[in-house]
Amino acid sequence: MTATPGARPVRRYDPQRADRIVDAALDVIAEHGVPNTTHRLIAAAADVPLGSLTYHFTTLEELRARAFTRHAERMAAAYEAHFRTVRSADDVVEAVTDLVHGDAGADPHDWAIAYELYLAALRDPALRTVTGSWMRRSRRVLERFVDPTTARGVDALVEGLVMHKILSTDPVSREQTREIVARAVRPATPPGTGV
Amino acid sequence: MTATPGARPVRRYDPQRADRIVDAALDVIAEHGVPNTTHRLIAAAADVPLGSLTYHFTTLEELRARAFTRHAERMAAAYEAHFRTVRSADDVVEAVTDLVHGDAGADPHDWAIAYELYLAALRDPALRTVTGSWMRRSRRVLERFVDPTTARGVDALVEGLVMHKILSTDPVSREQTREIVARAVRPATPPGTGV
DNA sequence: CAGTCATGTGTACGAGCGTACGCATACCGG
DNA sequence: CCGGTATGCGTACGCTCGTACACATGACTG
Repeated sequence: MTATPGARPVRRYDPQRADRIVDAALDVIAEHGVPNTTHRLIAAAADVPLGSLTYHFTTLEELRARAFTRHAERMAAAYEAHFRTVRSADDVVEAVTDLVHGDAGADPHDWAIAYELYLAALRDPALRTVTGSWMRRSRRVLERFVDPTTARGVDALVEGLVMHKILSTDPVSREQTREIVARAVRPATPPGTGV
Repeated sequence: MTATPGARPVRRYDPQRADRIVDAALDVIAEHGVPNTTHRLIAAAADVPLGSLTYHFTTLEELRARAFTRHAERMAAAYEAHFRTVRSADDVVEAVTDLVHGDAGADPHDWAIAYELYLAALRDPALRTVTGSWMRRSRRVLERFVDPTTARGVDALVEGLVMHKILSTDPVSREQTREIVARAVRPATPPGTGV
């Protein structure tokens, strides 16, 4: 009977601990923001002792980077999955509208982390590669349905709409969003077409 | 001979000091980000002693809020000024393109502060009023030329385009931006018009 | 089944932080 | 001309942070 006292089960052997710590770090970033993301808060969130963090990750900066990388990976995967059922350019409008209004698997929690990442990447070139590959992936998805320039525009539009949605006091209706998106998706005036 | 030593001119009587501190705070936020914006850094940037900050601003949080408020005010004013010469909806496309590509008085420095503000506002409702009134002002400017829904879309688009422009490794060309903006500005398919 | 060593844990330390506060200074109303 | 007081200044305090490190433990190899 080695596990007698009600104190602690002596949590030894925890192979996925590093993973759990990374997820906990994401939770803390989402809830408290990068400035308040400390070793101690993360440790509490992951329910591991403080020393465990410095054991698995040499520095806090490294841990943050891993967390952001994982989040970007997940977001990109969700993005791709969301567009897997889309067939025509018309469906794109609806799919993008879903995206903005949180009906595609990404909630405010996720977007908060995303914006924390953006801001961090503004000053850390290493993180720039993370945001870069994420943006490239999402653009590539859109390019299956629309031309590259339109893809860029729609991608940026989503970013802006979500940000405004989160910050705005008077929110945009789904109807409005659909109309805005439709305008962006509609192909450019093709030089020789029409007349 | 009271001002003998070459050490310091005994900088007494500095009526605009509070103002200067706020501007210094903005510089520090832009360069180092909110997490690293400390009393000591700001004091050094403003070339005032540390104690001067706590004298003029009871708390660091208050100083940050004042700085953000001033910045939002300036950005909104610049926005309005930039559109003062615009006459038709066609000019809007060019004006917005200028905005995105930094030819309208707002440089990466300014945008960095803006995004710091956005993120801070995400967690501080008090700052939400600052971002809210800023967004409202910019939208109202656009509404002089386009319908409200379009204004919302363009406003969000600018946000997203600038962010992508700052973070992206392969930048968007001015040409591309103009095309994207043009698509957003073009009025929606009017349901009952034309016939 | 015994020894090794990767893994897990608690504590301590130096640095930098926000803020408080006592003293110095010069402007200003009388 | 002189005191009162708003303003300017330097320093110190308590706290939290990231990180280091000595010790404990149990899974795995041979």
